[in-house]
Parts: sequence; structure tokens; C-alpha cells
Amino acid sequence: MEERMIQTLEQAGHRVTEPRSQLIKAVVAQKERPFTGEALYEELKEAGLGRATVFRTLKLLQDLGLLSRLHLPEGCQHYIVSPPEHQDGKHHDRIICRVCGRVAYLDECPMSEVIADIAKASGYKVETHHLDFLGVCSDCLASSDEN
Amino acid sequence: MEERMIQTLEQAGHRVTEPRSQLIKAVVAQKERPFTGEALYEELKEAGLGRATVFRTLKLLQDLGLLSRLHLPEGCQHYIVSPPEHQDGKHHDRIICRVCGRVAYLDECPMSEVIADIAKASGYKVETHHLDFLGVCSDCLASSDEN
DNA sequence: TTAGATGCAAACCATTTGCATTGGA
DNA sequence: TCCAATGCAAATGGTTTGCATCTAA
Repeated sequence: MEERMIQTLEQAGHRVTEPRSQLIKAVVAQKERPFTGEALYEELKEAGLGRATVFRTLKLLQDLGLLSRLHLPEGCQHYIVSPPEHQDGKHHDRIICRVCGRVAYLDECPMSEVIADIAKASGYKVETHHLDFLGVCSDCLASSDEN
Repeated sequence: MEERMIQTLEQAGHRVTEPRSQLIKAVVAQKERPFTGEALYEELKEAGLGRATVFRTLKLLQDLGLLSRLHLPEGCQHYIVSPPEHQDGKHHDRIICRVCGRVAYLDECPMSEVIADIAKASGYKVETHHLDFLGVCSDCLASSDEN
């Protein structure tokens, strides 16, 4: 995962610097948990990273399709690591845990069959869509059942 | 539309003041076009409205379900007037024109049948979802065809 | 060697808050 | 009448930019 990001960075003609490596390591460690730029900066500033570098690198990784932003009810400043299949810009529907923030991805896009109908009904040419499910993941369900 | 918003305001125990009336008139005039708080303030400041009042009122109208926020590729600071059926908190899928910003709503939620499958496959309890289609509306299609 | 990347500080944008004043029910 | 709502100015939170310095290729 880490190597994949480093590779993508190189292949796109960007330098693999020490700060970038550290940032990549940190975001990969978040796994499927969303994190904010500010939180990441707090974590990385002791290693000497500046705020600007953190945000610049987050943006770069987004542009390369390695990270994406999440739009949660509490705000729009969360990032998550994109799964490998997303690098090619492929479509991805997500399911997000309201309790712990964990993000899972749907293997199959459930929309593909209805898109033609929607296009016809609305008169729009449908180009893409964003589908986020919000719910509670199995772990959080399990621990809340214990109450 | 305007009256509907005024009524909802009153029924929720808020005062119908001059600034609020002016703001409501202005947002209704936007119809199905998204607008930003800052742009709205620019428009209303000559009428004497302060920035704080504009943003406070936008928030209030959101809380009442009369406005909602749009998450577009270019940012998350756009608002649109919600259609009447949304007042009761009912679910709504949208289709947004990438060119002119116009927003249309889907009458039927195309997801209802697949949600059970998704819940089973992911292990999540699905509580809600956000589905936004992005494309080009019929008007914008027509005018781009002329090129 | 040298353009691309960094850290810092200051700037920026959207939004919120404190507070004294005003105006609608 | 009197508390909710307002306008102003200043504060805030998240992010970006200018610039001199550094460093990976």
C-alpha cells in the first residue's frame, strides 16, 4: 500500500522526499478511518513537517487518486485512503460507519442498471454519480448490542 | 414557495423579520441554482443585511429543512432550496448539471430494492444514503450541440 | 547542478461569535 | 414590553500562498 503510493508518486514525475514518505506512512496507518488535514499535521509536526507541506501533499495525493475526501454530516474535511482499484479513476460506492467512521467499498455498483432510466426521466446526460451509504458497521453494532 | 418558507419559520417559533423576508425572497429567486453564502451576502448587503445575519439565517433554514447544502467537485459551500416534499425529512436523490449547476430531483429512489443486499454484503446496518448524479442537463446539452 | 519541494509566517476564505442595539409578537 | 434577532467587528477553523532555503534526481 505504502509502496503503491510511492510508486504512483514517482511515475507521475514527483519526488519522493522524506516529508512525503512520512506523510504516506501516517495516512496508510489510518487504514479505513477518515482523518482530517489538521489532525494529520498535529501528528506530523513533531517530525518537523510544516502545515503547508501536509496540505500540499494531501492535495497532491488526491490529484493522483490515492486519497479522496469524504463528505460527512459533521463536515467535509475528512480524507481517506482510496483502495487500489481506484487509481485508474474507476467508480466507487462507499459505505461509512456513523459511529466509528470506518469506510468500506462496494464491489459492484448497484446503480449501473438504473442509470439509463434516470437519464431518460430527467433529461440529463448522466456522467457520474456519488453514492455514499451511512450506517453502522458490524463491530459497532456488536458493541452497542451489549448495552 | 416564499410563503411556505415564511410559514415554516413561524410555525417553528421564529420571528419573521425584514432581513429574513429579504433573504428568503432572494434564495427563492435562485430557483434550482446553487448559490454560496458569500454571494448571497454580496447581493443582500446593499439592503443592509450583515454577513452574520445571512449565514445565521442560512443555517436556520437548513435546520428547518428548507435549504440543503450541495457537495460539488469545486467545493462544499453551495446551498439550494429544497423542494416542498423534503420538509418532512424525506429522502431525496439529486441530479446536478455540471455545466450550469441546475439541480433536479428524482421522484423515486432507485436504491430501495438493493439496500437489503448491500447491508447483507457489507455487514453494515444501512441507515441512510446520499446519492448525487452529476451530468449535463438538457438545456446545456442542447446549447453545446450547436458548437 | 538545479528545478522541485520545504518550512515558516502571513494571507485568505467561509463561517461563527461577542456584544451592544433594535424591532416583532 | 422584552426577548429574539440584528449589525458590526473581531475571532475562528481550515487551507493556501509568498518567499528564501534546502534537497532529491
